[in-house]
Amino acid sequence: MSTSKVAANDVQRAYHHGDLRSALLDAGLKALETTDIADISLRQLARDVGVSATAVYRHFPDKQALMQALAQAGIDQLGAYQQRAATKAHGSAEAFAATGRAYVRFALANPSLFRLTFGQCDRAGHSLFGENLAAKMLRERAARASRGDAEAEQTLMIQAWAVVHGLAMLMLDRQLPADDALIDRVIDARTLFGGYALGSNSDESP
Amino acid sequence: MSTSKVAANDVQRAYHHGDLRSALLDAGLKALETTDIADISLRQLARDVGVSATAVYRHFPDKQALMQALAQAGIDQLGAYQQRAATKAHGSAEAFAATGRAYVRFALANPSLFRLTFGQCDRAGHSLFGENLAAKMLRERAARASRGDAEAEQTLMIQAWAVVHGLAMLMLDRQLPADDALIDRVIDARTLFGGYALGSNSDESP
DNA sequence: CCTCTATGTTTACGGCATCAACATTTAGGT
DNA sequence: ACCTAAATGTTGATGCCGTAAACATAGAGG
Repeated sequence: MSTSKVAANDVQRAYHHGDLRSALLDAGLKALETTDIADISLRQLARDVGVSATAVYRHFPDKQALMQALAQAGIDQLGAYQQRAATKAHGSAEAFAATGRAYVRFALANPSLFRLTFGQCDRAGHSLFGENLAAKMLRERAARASRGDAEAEQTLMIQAWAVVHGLAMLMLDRQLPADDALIDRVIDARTLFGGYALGSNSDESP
Repeated sequence: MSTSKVAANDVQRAYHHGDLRSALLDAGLKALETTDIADISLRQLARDVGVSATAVYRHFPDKQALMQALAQAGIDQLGAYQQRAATKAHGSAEAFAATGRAYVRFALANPSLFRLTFGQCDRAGHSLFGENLAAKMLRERAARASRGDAEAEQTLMIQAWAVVHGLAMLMLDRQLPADDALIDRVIDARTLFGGYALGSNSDESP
């Protein structure tokens, strides 16, 4: 739950909501759990929260701004999810593969939110994801796997990201079965890139 | 241009259009060149073609059906584009990599159409892409690279598809720069999967 | 206590997908 | 050649949507 200024026992609707902005974001995240991204409507969110349609505009300049805020929440959740997965794994190569599998599983568990996350750019058209936790781990791991060669490093990083992102999208779009075992098989430290990117230069043995 | 039953010199609008279905699809494809997928409207297409808004419903049960028809056109175009790329390449490993690069370049050249293609499923929720030309080449090539082991074959095929699809989506969504040289670097027969999937078992030398 | 600002509300506009009822044109059977 | 039925278009209406303008209220700071 997000913060709310209204007392817990205050039942009837006050003229002022208390923390409408947070309430709208909560409602948005909840709606994204069950609703296709194109079917999210400001009016419905307002109804859910018990407020008039145009009240939204006191907190967001337009729908796009609300969606962008939801996308940011999605990025944060994804990062936390990956972090947890990495922590449970043993060894850095396994941890890296674990973040990849977590990326795909998060997408499958939160389809609309995941799509929103990667469909939104800031007003200048720049990625919201770039400074994400997972993005940082990705860069760090790629650097380790390709000491010295900066271009090879970038290439490996992008290949790794592309595999997990592609797998996630193809499963979300039903081009591939959303099969849990398949995720493990495709994102496997021992076989992906012939073990090159993940295993070769790492700090532990297979 | 698609077929049209109206005489070429017949200028004024007849009550019957002649071949409204094809005209709508043409207009849809043209609109997708410049318009975001969410901003395509039946009414606008009808206006473009010079027909009333509801005339569309004589040829498509609903908007979704029209979009699906456009998606099928996108699949066909993508397949043809990849086919041409493969033909120009020398050697089967290079040809395979060429289809991958073509996949990404097609996506960048036709963003809305590409998205539509992979966002649409048939009424039963099955992929429209499965029987595509490129999909077949992909299967065939993966089979060659992993003689015998059926599971490894499937894994390789999916990894290859995921890399190109992921790269395409990340570039479309501005998560990565839509850089032509970068595409070549990421999809390279000599480095991708450590050369395993593409070069090892192939029928020509590097 | 009084006013200013933040926050909500009502009303209204134009656009959308879609439905129902009506009009025209074309095709097929006699 | 006619007459009818099916195919194809049109008009009009419904109920959504995002958003703008004008108005209302509540709470904060002087």
